[in-house]
Amino acid sequence: MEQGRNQQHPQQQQPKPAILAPVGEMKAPAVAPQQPKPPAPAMPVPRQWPMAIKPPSTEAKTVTPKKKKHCNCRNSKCLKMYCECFQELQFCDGCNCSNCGNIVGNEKARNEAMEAIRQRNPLAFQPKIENGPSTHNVRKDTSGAVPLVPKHNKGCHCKKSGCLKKYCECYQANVLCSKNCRCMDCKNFEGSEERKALVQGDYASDGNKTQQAARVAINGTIGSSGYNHSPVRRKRSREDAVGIRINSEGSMPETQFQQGNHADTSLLAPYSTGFDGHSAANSQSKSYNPIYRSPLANTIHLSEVNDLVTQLVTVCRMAAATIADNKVDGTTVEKEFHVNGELSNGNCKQQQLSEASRMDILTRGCSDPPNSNEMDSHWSDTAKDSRPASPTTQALMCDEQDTTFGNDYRSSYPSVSCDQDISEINAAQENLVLTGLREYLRVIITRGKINEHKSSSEAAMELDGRQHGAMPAFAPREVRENIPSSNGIETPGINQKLTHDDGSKR
DNA sequence: GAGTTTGAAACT
DNA sequence: CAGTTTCAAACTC
Repeated sequence: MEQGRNQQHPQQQQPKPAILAPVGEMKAPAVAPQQPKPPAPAMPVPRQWPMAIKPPSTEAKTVTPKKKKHCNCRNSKCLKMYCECFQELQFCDGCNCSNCGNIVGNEKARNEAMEAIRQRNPLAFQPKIENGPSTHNVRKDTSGAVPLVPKHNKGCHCKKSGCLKKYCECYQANVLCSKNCRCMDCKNFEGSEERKALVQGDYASDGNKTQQAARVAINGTIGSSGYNHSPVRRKRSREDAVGIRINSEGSMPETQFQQGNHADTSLLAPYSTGFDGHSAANSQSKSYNPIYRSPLANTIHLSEVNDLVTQLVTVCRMAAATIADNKVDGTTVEKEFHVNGELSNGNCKQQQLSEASRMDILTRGCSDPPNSNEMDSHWSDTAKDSRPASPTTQALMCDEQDTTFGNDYRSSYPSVSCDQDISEINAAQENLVLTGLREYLRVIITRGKINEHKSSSEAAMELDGRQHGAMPAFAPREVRENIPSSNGIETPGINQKLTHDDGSKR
């Protein structure tokens, strides 16, 4: 009867080190049961922490490194991968599991279970965290070789945790998310502010602070990206209460450009700038750390997005004005068009508000993005779900809410009343907007390719044993970013708009 | 400590 | 391969 609840009677046992299963069986067919061995320098190193990388959990901070985990399995008999002990090829020992089959003396069933799992996935028992060929995972200093950063073999698939909670296997193993991951809203990359905040929280050695930091890092920054619109919405009683909040900076969440697009951790992003192009660059100037970033990192900037939005709206209006100009007496149109804020039509007013806000963004630049409240107030009357959206989304919303720009102009320019004219205007607007958007997307794609290529080649170069200076020999930004235009991609309008105050194209 | 949330594993 | 269910750990209250 008392098959469950730890036949080991843990209470009566001295705490023992984890009992590791025969290690040599990793790829071999299940062999005859062996006596459990004392802890060996086994292959499956459970939850190993890369050298010099700080374990995220408070537990790991205060506990002897070899402390075994104690599972609490109830239904799996500890013979499935759900069980951490089993997963790590350890026998349960001192666990609180029920009906445990992962015990000495039950090797037959255990091996059968392992075999079944191996049949499904031969690599199932492979250590999840794979270190690079070098045993030294951390760059010693700026002159070191490219660190072979440990990474998760399978990668995580996190959706909500931002990969900053222990739900995330990568985070739990204290490795950065890599290209193996298919996570959403990932914030577990080098240079991530949220991750930094968490690390600092850990250093504060204050559990509450750590948790608070995690909450802030995750909740405060999960933007209107991926998950929010993901069709994969699991039923959650309080799902909506969680609310997806916009990044407090009101910027488009950078992770929008990272989802499903992880770069290899072992690659070094030339510039670790985040979306805003500030933070990570600063951090890198202090220490040259291994960086995993999307090839598009540092490619799309807030100001560019704002530029694009403004550009599209402007193009739209100009198209309408031009066409109307051709049809009607142009003077009225021009006049009306320049009376900013005078148009009384509701939709138009809304649009102008939006545009005014965007212009505001532009004038402030990315260093001072509008906060979400500000943005909310501007769009609050139309944002019925009160969920803030990225500037791009807002631009699209603006477009949709207007139904047709033509309607605006129908009222603004009474003389343009013919439906045919309106649809002409709409068609022209649509054409221009889509063209502009297409060009912009082309630029982004090209940049991504270039950055990716550059990253990999640079990483390869570094691997060849290079480095003299404290900083990597990455090409100057200007050089790197001039490439798109020299690549035969002509994006006159948008490209122009993508030129920044400092004159550098990004 | 109970209940909820989360994501891996298992299943279909 | 994608969607769903099961499971146990992590997390919240």
